[in-house]
Amino acid sequence: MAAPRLLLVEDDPALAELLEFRFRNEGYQVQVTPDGDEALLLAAEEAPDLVVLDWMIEGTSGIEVCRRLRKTKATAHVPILMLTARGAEDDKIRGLETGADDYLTKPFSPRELLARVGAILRRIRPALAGEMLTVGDLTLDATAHKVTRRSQVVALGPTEFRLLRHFMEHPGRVFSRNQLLDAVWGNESEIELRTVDVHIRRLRKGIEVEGAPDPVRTVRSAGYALEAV
Amino acid sequence: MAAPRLLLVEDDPALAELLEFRFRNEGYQVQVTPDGDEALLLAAEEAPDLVVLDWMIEGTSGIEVCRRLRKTKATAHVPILMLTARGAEDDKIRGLETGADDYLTKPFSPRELLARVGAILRRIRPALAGEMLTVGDLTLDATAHKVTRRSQVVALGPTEFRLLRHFMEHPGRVFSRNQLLDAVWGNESEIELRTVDVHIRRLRKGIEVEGAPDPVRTVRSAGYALEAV
DNA sequence: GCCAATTGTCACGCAACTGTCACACAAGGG
DNA sequence: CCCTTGTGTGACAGTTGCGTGACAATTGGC
Repeated sequence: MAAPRLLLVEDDPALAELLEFRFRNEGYQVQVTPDGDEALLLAAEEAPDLVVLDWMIEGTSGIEVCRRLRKTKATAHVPILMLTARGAEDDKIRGLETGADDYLTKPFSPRELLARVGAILRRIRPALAGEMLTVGDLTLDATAHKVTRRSQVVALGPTEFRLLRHFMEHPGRVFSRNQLLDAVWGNESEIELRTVDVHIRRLRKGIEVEGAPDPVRTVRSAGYALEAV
Repeated sequence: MAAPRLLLVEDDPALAELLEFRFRNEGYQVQVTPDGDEALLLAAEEAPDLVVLDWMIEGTSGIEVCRRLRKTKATAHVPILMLTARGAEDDKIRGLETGADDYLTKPFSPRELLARVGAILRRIRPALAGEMLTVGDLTLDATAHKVTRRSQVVALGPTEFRLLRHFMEHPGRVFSRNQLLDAVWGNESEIELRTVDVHIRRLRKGIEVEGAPDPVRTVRSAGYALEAV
């Protein structure tokens, strides 16, 4: 399956950056926002697997974010882990009553947070471990037949999917059209060489997202390669 | 067997609503009342499998409800889990003496409560705590042969049930028609591949409820997968 | 035995995908 | 600069794969 996707709601820039870094290193896809209202939007649009929510944030308060996440249909089931200040027992109580699934008291170690997040995700989605390929901002889950670019799912046809998988299994390497025909279409196919071009184009079109450069490199008179961007 | 039935006695509306929501999501049937006397009536009439009882409720006090539940023949053996305020050791002791089976100190996480309830049911009535699978808004009770979507029971034929169970045991994963035939029909079946399509359709039709998207994903030229929605 | 539910197949139609082409465009050599 | 070679692009018809409704055969309860 695709990498677990987190939404981190944290308005301390230093802490946010640190956590984002650690999470990414663990293979999560992370979105960060300091703002409660934006968090609600992101949660509804991106459907993250888990929300890490700081209690004290600007804009809409943590408790209100929590409540509204639960009330919105699209986000009603998202697990919420909240971060509270030390000793704020009241907040803790209200947080759990509002629907948070777990809490962590500051100061906490990133390691502990990672452990909690892992525990919650394992409980909610036991099948979070499929064979995953990652090249740059591209993620391909062979088991779930899903491709993700910059955290958003992209749609590919069957041939484009096989093509991309082959590229991702050998990132950076240049393949000639003949090699691609062998690998993707099968050894004894009688396909026109130029047909590869067309599918390369369809692949490019399929994985293009706003503001992301084309990771497919054309090597004139040699073939194509996938670059990590 | 039917889904486990809970009676929740809680007079804080917010907490009551939250817990009811969570319990239903786990496939329980829940009745809620803020009032002790009404709780006694409901317990006698509905014969729930377990009572979750807040200590501090309006009307008859928690301890009195507990005592009278035990005195009434119909409800003498119903397991009781009580919710106490932090540090009220006295209540805890008196509660257990009065016949409660377990207690939980506020603040508690909904997860913790769910875990306790599951534990009690497994201990008191092993048959009641069937293996439950949850994927998105779908809940499947293997032992009761019951499937719930968004808290409402849906009807499936035997084949559709096995099909759904197999999907729910591997959420997100794509299965080819052949794999599904092996897993759901048995290894040496001589069934047409396309027959799978028809049962997929029947499964889709079976689990469709108003306003909920289709969780069964078609992966062209590959097979089908169940998505957590 | 009878009725209702379930099951496996099939044929049809639509939507998505595929391979190919013609042409436009870019890159490099002389 | 022109010419050759190689690649991008849009369109198009043929093919494939899937959804759907219908139907007869089978099963299982009463």
